[in-house]
Amino acid sequence: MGKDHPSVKPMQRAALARATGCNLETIRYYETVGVMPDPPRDPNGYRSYGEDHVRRLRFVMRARDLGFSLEEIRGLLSLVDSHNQTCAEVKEIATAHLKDVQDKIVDLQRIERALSDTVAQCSGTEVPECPVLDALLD
Amino acid sequence: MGKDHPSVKPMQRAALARATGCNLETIRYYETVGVMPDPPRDPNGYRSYGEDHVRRLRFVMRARDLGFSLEEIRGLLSLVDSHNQTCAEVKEIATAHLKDVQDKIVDLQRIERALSDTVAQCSGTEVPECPVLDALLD
DNA sequence: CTAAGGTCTGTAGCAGATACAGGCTCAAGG
DNA sequence: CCTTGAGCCTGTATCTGCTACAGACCTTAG
Repeated sequence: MGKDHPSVKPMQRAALARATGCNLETIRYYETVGVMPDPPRDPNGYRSYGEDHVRRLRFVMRARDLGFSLEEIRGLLSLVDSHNQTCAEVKEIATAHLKDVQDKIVDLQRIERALSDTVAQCSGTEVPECPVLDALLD
Repeated sequence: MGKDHPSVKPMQRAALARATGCNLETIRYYETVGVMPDPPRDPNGYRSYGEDHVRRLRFVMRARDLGFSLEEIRGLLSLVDSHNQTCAEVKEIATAHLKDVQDKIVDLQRIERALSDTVAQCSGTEVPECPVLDALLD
């Protein structure tokens, strides 16, 4: 007993990586691009993380899973950090991102149709004529 | 009359860019990454393109529009250039790419659902509570 | 004491462009 | 003839989102 209360057990970078499933090097990268804070250092210079860092990194990773850019994540985090964010502000970012995702889906579906239509015409045999190349070559 | 027959009217880089809609710098980039050939040069060192280059660049651009990577495009082009490609070989590349596209669509649809479900719960008002952040924060 | 492992920093690499700096060359106008 | 501006040349930097590696520390176990 007698631990400082900011966090239960401080951990090093590898421990944070294990706790979150994040790549070790990515943690340092997130620090340099400003989505993770510069953590306190042990006397030897080693980074010392606590539970708050675990939560922060999980936030970032979930947002990345949802396809938010690091830029968008910085925006979300600055709202969170300011402690006076409103639902409206967050919704604006999320809605804009949702539209990007929907646009990408439409693009890919267009590609998917074009590609599957073309591939469907392929004989798949040893002949040199190929509908895919025909489509690309004019 | 009296032009050389390899191409009707040789053009410079900007003319090729205009003819295809490709960005000027991208043409040089495609040269360095090997999807466009090193073109013949005028005595002053200027690149000199013909109709075959227009066709080649259009091929590359259409393939990019369909989401083929430059690596895949190099594969397709080497088949075209070898003049003994078979429909089966081309179909293999295109089918693999089609699967990538379909996988990406599934991923994005999963993201789209998660995101739109969450955003739908937002009040969008001046309150600090936001379902988007709740979802990201645990 | 030594060896193995962790951590530190800076830096290079990937895709796929895009842009810009600094130097040539070329064509037209005065 | 000379200047001016446009176009071309090359190499290099930038962007996003990581990932990885080299070389130098530090720490811990045997």
